Amino acid sequence: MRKLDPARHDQKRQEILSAARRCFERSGLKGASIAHICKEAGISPGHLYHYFKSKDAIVATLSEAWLDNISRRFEQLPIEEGGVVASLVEEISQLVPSGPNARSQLVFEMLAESTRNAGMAKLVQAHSRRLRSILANVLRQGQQRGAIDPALDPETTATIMIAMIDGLKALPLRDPEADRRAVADMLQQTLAAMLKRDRAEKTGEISGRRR
Amino acid sequence: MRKLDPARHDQKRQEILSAARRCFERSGLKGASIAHICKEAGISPGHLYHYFKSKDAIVATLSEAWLDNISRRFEQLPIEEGGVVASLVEEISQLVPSGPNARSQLVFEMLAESTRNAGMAKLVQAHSRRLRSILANVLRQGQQRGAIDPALDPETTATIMIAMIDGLKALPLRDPEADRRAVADMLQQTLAAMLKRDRAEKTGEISGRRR
Amino acid sequence: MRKLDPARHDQKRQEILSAARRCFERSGLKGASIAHICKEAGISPGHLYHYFKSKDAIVATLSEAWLDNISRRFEQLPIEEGGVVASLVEEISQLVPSGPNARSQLVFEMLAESTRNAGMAKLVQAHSRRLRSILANVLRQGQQRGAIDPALDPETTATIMIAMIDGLKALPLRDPEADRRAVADMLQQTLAAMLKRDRAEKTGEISGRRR
Amino acid sequence: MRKLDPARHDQKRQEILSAARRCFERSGLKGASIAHICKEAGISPGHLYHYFKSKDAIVATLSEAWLDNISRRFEQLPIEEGGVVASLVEEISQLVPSGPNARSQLVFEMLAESTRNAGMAKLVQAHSRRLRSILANVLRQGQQRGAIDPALDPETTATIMIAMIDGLKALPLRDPEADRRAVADMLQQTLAAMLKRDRAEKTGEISGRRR
DNA sequence: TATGAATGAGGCTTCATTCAT
DNA sequence: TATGAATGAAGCCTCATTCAT
Repeated sequence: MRKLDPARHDQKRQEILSAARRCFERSGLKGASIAHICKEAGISPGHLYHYFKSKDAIVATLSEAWLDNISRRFEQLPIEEGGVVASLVEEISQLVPSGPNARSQLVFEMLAESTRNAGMAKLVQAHSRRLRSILANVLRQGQQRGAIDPALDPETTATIMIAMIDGLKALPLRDPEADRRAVADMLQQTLAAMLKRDRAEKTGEISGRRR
Repeated sequence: MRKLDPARHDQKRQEILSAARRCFERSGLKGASIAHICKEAGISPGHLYHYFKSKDAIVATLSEAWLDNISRRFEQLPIEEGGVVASLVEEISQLVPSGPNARSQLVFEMLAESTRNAGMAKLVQAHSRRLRSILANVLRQGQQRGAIDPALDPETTATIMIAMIDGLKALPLRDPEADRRAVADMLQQTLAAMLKRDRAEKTGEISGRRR
Repeated sequence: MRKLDPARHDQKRQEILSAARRCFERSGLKGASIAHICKEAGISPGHLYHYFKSKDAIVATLSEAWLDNISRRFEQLPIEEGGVVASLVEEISQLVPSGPNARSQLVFEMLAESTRNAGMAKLVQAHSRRLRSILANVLRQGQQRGAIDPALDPETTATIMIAMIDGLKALPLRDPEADRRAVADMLQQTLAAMLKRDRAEKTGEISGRRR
Repeated sequence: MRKLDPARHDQKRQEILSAARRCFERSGLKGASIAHICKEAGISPGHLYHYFKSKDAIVATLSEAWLDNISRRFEQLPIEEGGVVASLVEEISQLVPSGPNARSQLVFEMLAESTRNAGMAKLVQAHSRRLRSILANVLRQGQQRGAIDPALDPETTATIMIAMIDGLKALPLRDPEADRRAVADMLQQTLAAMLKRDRAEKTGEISGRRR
């Protein structure tokens, strides 16, 4: 009965979430147990349920925070004059994970979980919409500035960029020894080529255009 | 009376694998229990262990078969005159999954599992090497025929293509309503642009070149 | 509200151990299941694991306590003037078990288990060393007082005494109808003769002497 | 439908028993499974049940054979003139086991099992009676020849000797590093002193005498 | 005689969650 | 707010045994 300080409550929540994240990264969404999380957080199992009503709630909260964080990074993309392509490309390139990145695997688990868990599906799809919207906006602004091929459909292009981002997360799992520098460089080129103004003139593409 | 048909044994194994696959697709690698699989296969829990020594063995066998199947599809790519790019591009485009494709999610679970399970890691990495090698070979042949930019490093290019393949699997989970046709078309263009012979002349790329 | 009595925890542990002991005595180390123990202790299977991390841990704890108890009994042997032989002999005689002594059988199971279980082997051997050391000390003091043949090697003699103790535990299993009184009496004589001061003069023994 | 040769049948039985013995020595009476035994014997589980109606039957048969073998060894004790004591003592001394004698542990398991298993109890007790009878007979003959103290009760003496035999089997489990030579020597002396003709004159024993 | 497919109960252990304090 | 006692279902796996061939 010390303090009912709501700020304190929130801080504890964050601590638990942080412990949970470490556990999930270590053992997976199903592999990490409430007991593990409690030990990591230094609290008792009973106490944890004062902050979260179920394990699923923890997973959901954490997933939301995680996805939100990704979105925010793209939201803060500088869209300066002439640099739209460059900064976008740069941002994606930096995603080429370094090391047996424990964080990326969680996204794969979220994606898989979204197949069976309606709540997770909602979360994942909302995030995807938001992310696509952010990227599409950046693309649109680039098109207005003439830096990006105006024939591209921003939504479709954004969708493909997201696919690339996802796929790159598998890289360190598929090939821990990969030359990430080479991949990053080539990725930059590919993206640049894809977005490039004059690309349209060179290929007789049929679709992917603004509808 | 002697040999009770070793083929019979193998067939039962396949039946169990098939049942397991359905369960895994439905509930995930961890979510599907031995009991579920046995019920689906119509056998008793004890009996399953005449065919597989552990759940992990089932997962491994299934994963291997699954990954092997993917590799084989790419191995059989027709590399006819002038169609290297086209057939490769076509093949990848067809991967854009249709419907809440339960199969793709398993790949994500395998990737995540490979973080914690040495056996799975070995499997995933071997598959990745093989797939990259197959794709790189196709690319090399295309380069010899002059259909593909000779400045591209086949291995790096293959790595990026695999990332795209992976990323596309997330598409129906991220956006079940996506216009797959549009995505497939744009993807084709992007790939074509990436591989195109004269691409190099147009962009001042720095790396990703043949080492 | 803080500490919910660590003594309470310990008491419960003891209760569980006690229930486990009864089960082991009834059904043997392997024959008694966790379910049996839980039922006997009046707790749920899951709860048992708050107190012991495995069945083996229960067995080990119980074995240790059991062996420890035996050692302590010998440690407390009164070594008064002139009574060394008598009290030692008396103590051993009392070991001739009475009734289908369920406790003794457990020692046999521990001994057998020590063949396959490294932890049990360690326990058994440590106990044996301790017990031998205790007995050897008593013997040495007896030798200093002139009550025990100084030519005897205390360690070897102790080893043989332990063998006798072990062997006597089999008596009620081998012959539930045995005249224990007669056996105890004769045992006393045999031990007395073995330890007796002037024994050496009567037999042309070759070894077993102080090294 | 080849041969119903009963000799062949018996040989197979022996092979299975032999395999079972190895398994039991390795893993214990409960630890060794029918599957293990079948693998060791190179036969199928179903086939085993043509030779033995249950695992218990195998255990019983094996135990009987084992105990029988011990009895036979003592039955064949040479009772030559003047050597009764010597040969008896020698025989027992040789029992001091050498090495982590896997065989002895089984006797302990049989003894423990006899507490819960009526069949085993019968077996063990019958064996004990027989062994005691054999030893008592040897002792009686020694008494007739004047080599053994006539005041000793042969049955009680035999009982104590059996206890010693049992106890010695624990020696290598209790102390794998023990100096077996010293133990054997001292044991010889102790037994000799116990049986010796003139022993009675030296100690004022009260019991253990012929009733 | 011989196989190995098949069973289902039961082994130990872990789990998410609730409750009394 | 905080603990940890307590639950019981469910997890994976092994077992002795039986049956069809």
